[in-house]
Amino acid sequence: MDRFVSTFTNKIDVKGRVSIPASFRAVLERDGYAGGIYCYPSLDAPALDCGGERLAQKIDGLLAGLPDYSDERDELSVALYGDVQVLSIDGDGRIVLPEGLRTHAGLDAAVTFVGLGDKFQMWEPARFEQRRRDARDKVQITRKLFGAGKLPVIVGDSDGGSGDGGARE
Amino acid sequence: MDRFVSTFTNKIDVKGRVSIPASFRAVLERDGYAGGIYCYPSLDAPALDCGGERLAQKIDGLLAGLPDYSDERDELSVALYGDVQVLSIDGDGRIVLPEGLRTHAGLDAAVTFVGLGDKFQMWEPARFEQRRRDARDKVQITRKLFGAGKLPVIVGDSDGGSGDGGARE
DNA sequence: TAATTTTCCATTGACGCCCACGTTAACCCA
DNA sequence: TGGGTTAACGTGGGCGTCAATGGAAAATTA
Repeated sequence: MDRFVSTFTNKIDVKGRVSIPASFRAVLERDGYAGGIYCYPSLDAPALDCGGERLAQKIDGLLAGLPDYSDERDELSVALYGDVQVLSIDGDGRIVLPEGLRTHAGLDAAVTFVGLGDKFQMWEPARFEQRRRDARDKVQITRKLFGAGKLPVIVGDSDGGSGDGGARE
Repeated sequence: MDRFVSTFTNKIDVKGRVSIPASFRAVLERDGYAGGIYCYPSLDAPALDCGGERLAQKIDGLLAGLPDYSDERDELSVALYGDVQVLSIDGDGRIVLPEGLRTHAGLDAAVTFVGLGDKFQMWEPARFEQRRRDARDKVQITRKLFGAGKLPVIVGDSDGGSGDGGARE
């Protein structure tokens, strides 16, 4: 497994810690784990985008194309790096959420982790439910476009048939 | 870690001292620490650009590309070197901000350190907030770069019907 | 000597690290 | 196939270390 898939919901404890789903951690480690995850506010949603080295390199890659010390680069750098925080993962696979990020996503008592392939998002559970409901409609459209009924996405889930799969964490 | 990443905010005390974030210090040491950091007013922002040896060499590299004694080179030299200060780091990882630099960046009670890869910037916290908001408004640009905004996302929910998966609690 | 800067020391609060518990899912064997 | 066992994960809490900060002492300059 080398992609973030499925969704999980974990609690935030009194110290502000949250466990990262074990399967996500596995992906991060294979991704060249450098001691922490990269995390920034999602641009179009009350959520946080997170990823490992691959995500960081993506950002660097964007800047690499621009000449050093150009105004353009400086501006873009701030835009891209400015929001990014590196959250270190402790021995038990947990991170602590800084105040700024928490408020952006409205995180309070729990976090829903949503796998998005090469990155994942962190949502306030209720908001994610809402969002998912809204999206259900759009799925119909997507399905039509891809050809009916397959929902290909799911493929990555290894325990496929076992009844209802999903959270086998 | 060998690059400046993440953002931190530290206080300026009555003597004008500020702690440099520990992780930045670690980068500086690896970068061939020469007793101080290079620091100069950002050309296009009310902030300060800072870095270690690597930054200094990069500046040299830019000048090397220009013919000696050309007007262009002289101008650039002044622009780049003219305002550069070398700030020494004390035993506790702190620097003292000279008056000139402080006024350029409007630094008063606290400093926000913004990691930009091979250098970092120092901002007055409120101004940086402002800047970040502005950058966020240019969503189209950033979105295009990150490839966000598609929202195929939700489809990935593998446990289809089974309640909502995850949250075993 | 007065003023300013630099070095050294003390405090405290956050963070990383460790362990212990309960629950759940996977595994094994009858 | 079902029940018992085992391992893995999420969760809570305690403790030690280190970074950030404030202040005092020493040193440098005017």
